[in-house]
Amino acid sequence: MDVPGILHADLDAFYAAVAVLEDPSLAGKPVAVGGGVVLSCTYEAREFGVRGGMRVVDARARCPQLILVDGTFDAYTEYSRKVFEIFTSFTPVVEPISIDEAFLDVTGSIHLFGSPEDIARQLRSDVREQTGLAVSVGATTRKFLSKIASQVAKPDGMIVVQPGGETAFLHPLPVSYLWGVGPVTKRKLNEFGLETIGDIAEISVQSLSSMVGPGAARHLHALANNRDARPVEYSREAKSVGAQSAMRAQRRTMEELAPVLQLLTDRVASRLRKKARSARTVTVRVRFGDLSSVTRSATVATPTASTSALVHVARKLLQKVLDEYPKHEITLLGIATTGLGVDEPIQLAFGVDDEALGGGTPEELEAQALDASVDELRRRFGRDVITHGSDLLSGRTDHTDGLSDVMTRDD
DNA sequence: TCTGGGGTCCTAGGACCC
DNA sequence: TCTGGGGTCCTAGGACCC
Repeated sequence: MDVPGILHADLDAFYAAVAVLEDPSLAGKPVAVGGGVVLSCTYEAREFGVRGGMRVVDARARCPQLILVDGTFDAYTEYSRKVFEIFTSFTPVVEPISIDEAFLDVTGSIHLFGSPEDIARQLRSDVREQTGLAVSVGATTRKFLSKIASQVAKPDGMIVVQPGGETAFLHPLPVSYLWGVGPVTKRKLNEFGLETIGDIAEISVQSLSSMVGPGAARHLHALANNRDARPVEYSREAKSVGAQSAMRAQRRTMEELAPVLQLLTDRVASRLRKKARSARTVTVRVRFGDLSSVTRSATVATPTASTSALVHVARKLLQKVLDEYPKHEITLLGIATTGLGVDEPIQLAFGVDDEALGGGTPEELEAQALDASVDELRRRFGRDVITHGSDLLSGRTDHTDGLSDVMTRDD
């Protein structure tokens, strides 16, 4: 490729920026979005050392005048939608990474909109004008390199690395800029004296392999030498769907945990149905007081998106964990589903006509109705049915034994 | 420094089949 | 019946990313 046609576009401090747009009086102030932890914060807050992922109490210690605002997920979704609309006005080849980040392949758009550099500039200005948000852009010949370039360009900047200039840009950067180098790998590399990406590029894969293992070694060595053939993919199906809920450290019984498991499973099943997918493998994860965690999984023969079927499997797995770790305090319960297949769309909404449920015996219909999502129940009852797994444990709802009680309570 | 929720990918061992 | 090789599927854990 002879043009830097792969763009990585990344909105700056997205949640915090939206909060400021929604309340202009916050402009120029240190603002953080989050509850227990900081999800996002303005650059004014970062000057005080506040960072995403930090506990709110720690953030306040560093910045007493920090303004904390609640997240408004609807607003994020709306802004994100607008931004992605702008992305797709430049190229159909857009690969979303998250709500605020995407790769764009603009090599096919050059004859329409000019060089990648021109496109990046126009894209940044369109996003700014139409949404008020700042987006940083990296433009290079490789996916991973564009991602790095956009990070270096932040805040509110763009970096274009022309073909031939990749090594000069890449090699002086610290190893932690590489995709796949987290705290553990960084520590290992540093212990062997590897500080920059150039250091990784120069040593052999064999040496690297003895530090981080063969898989990571091949991966990191390739990236450090600017090898990354991955194309921008514009339609990727999710490979797993999960939900989890943290809780105060405490020994808990199956009776206490069952409603939480039910809620989480219902959330997962409902999202599966919304995507018209079904799952074969159910994984239950439990985190203990010492932050260690275990998973237990099981695979069923037939893919399913039914809450009751998934709960049935999940309960057995949870029981297994409770039996194996009878004394541990539990701080998190999670469920994930993998082995996703594509489903025929199913209508299992609570309250719809029996015909829409696909018919069957009264028992079957009831079982299907019980698979209605919490969303559906909310819609139907117009009440705050359940908000969070921890509510169940703290007794803030009178919900005690799974979904059926929710229905009887409010009916 | 271990606090939240939603994900991806990799490794490794065991069971099972041919 | 055992030994060898190859492949697939399942389970469990770990590192990393946003």
